[in-house]
Amino acid sequence: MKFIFLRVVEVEGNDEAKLKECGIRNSTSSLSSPKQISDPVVYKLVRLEGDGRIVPATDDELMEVESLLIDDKCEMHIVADPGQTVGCISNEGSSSGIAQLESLEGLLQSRNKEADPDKLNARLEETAPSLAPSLSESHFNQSGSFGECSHSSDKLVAGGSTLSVVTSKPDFSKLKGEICLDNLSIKELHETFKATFGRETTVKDKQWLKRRISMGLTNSCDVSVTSFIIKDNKLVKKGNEEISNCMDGSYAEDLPIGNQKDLPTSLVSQLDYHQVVPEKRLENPNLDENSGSDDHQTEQRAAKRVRKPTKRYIEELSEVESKESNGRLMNLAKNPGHGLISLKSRVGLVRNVPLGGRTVVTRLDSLGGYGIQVPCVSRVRRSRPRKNFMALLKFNPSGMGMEATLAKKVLGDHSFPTDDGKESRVLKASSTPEHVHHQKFNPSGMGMEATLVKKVLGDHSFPTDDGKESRVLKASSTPKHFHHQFIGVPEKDKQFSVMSAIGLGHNTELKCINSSRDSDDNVVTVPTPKGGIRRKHHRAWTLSEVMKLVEGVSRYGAGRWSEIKRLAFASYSYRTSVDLKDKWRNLLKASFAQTPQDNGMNSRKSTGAMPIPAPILLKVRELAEMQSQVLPNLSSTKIAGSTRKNVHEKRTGFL
DNA sequence: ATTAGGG
DNA sequence: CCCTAAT
Repeated sequence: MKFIFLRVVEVEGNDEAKLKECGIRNSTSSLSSPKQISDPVVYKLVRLEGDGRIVPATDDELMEVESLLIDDKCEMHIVADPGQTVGCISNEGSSSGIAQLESLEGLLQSRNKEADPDKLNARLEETAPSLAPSLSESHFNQSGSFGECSHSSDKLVAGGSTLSVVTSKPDFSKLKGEICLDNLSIKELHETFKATFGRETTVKDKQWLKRRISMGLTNSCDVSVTSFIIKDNKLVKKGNEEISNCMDGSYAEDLPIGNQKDLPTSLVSQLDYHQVVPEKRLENPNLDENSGSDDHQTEQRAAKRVRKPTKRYIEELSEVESKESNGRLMNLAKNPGHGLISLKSRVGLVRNVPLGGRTVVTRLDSLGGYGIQVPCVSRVRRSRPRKNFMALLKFNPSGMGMEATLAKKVLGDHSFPTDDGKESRVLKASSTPEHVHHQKFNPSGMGMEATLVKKVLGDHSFPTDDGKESRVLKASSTPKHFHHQFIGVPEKDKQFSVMSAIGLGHNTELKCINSSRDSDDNVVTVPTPKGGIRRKHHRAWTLSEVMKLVEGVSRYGAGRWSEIKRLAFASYSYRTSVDLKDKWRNLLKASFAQTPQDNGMNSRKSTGAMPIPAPILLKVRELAEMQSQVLPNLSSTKIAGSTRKNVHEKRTGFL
């Protein structure tokens, strides 16, 4: 079984044929794309069939290969012979010449995770004589660089500076508050997974889970304010410089990083060639093929033929991506210099690949740090599509916010926008962010109006979709903030908003929106049977959020919630300062309740609630104690207030 | 406008 | 989470 990482370059017409004729059957040769369009670099894992065909690897295989590449026990080196190029590499299109040789190649000769490294190595040198020379150091830059931050689930931490993928065993100083995913049981991993992604998973592969989790954590963290970092499956605290370095540098696959001659080389092979879209497999990427195949084990047992990733798999990837896109935007704003790079290489993932009349959407997956391209449902916001839209409603001077409110209430608090002509008209007119922006400054006293409405309706039924928005109403937003919101929102959302607005008045549209909302996972509308029609949206705290919170408290001190909100949770539109406070309260409670002696409570406590990893709880307690004891030498005035509080908390916690 | 604390 | 009182 041979696997190859293809470097997917450009999509053109009949690549398949070209590929074959380029001699792909020679498993040890690599091809260089005639047309080299080096951004964004996409790698795709394929399986090399006996007859020379290239078949997209299934995700199972992907996992396998991943573990091969990553597993500590499997240190497979390919001796690099820098400075040499390989004859069999067709370099015709590689404008950059030797130094820029774009193809790096290697083989994976085993499908067994426990493969003996030495044997593997040996086999490689037998079977792949031209392999070693083909590994010029210039490639290693690349192979190293596409293991970006999320890859730190293994070794790669400092982006461009640490390129070792397979070897090097960092000596981890046992830092406080670290999370060692390795020590978690499957069940715990599942819980952590849920905490991280807010969703259950049935996958039972430890490695996969760990990688997913660490990836999710890393990606969802706002690096600029978070000092946690995943390292070798451990969550450790890091200096901020390293983090930003990681985020910024690691994506820069196009940046020359300098020679890495002496670095061990990973068993990654790249093969420049035009993207070959797997025949039938990707044709309908956004439909689940069969709903029962979610079970990971079943999948692995099933024939490993051409199988597209499962729906769940795809969604998870999409989710990670959408999550991280927010943070990345933020990052971009903060570090314009580097941001561009990361944006380029990581955001521009989705590509439309026209093929035989169909359009196939693919994306780069950062699985395990290796870019793998998988088909992807363009995540058309299954959830709460109209965050902006509601904002529009509320800030429209015409007072239609009220109308929408009423309508919504009447319709059972589920129906969305009314078919109010005025509404759609206005919205159509304001289809661009600029317009919207402008409109909300209309001095019509809208905020007051809305507030009144809310009061009238019982102070609970206001249709705000999102806690923040409603608060904004009360507290009259700041212009800057809103502007930022619109900028920060992915294009998709904008469009969706506009579309929704335009679609108003059509029952079909309405239905559509409603269903998409009801089926949504996080907007929980709870129509209280008795008294009123209130609804509640409980957004489960994800692990990364908790981490951020802890981080924020450690930085700014407990009690300075608005600060923490602003600085650490800027990208989370929900989560008000009050939320943070509440959460912290809970955390304190949990930390003090649990820590004393790992009571039976802990194990039995597998309620639906998110299990906060012990390390974090420890950290919480530490902070609580610290901040309650240590006199604030730093900024004297403000911390004093929080000190008092923490003393109190601590006491209650212990007694 | 924010924060603490109760429900 | 929501609300209110107190700063």
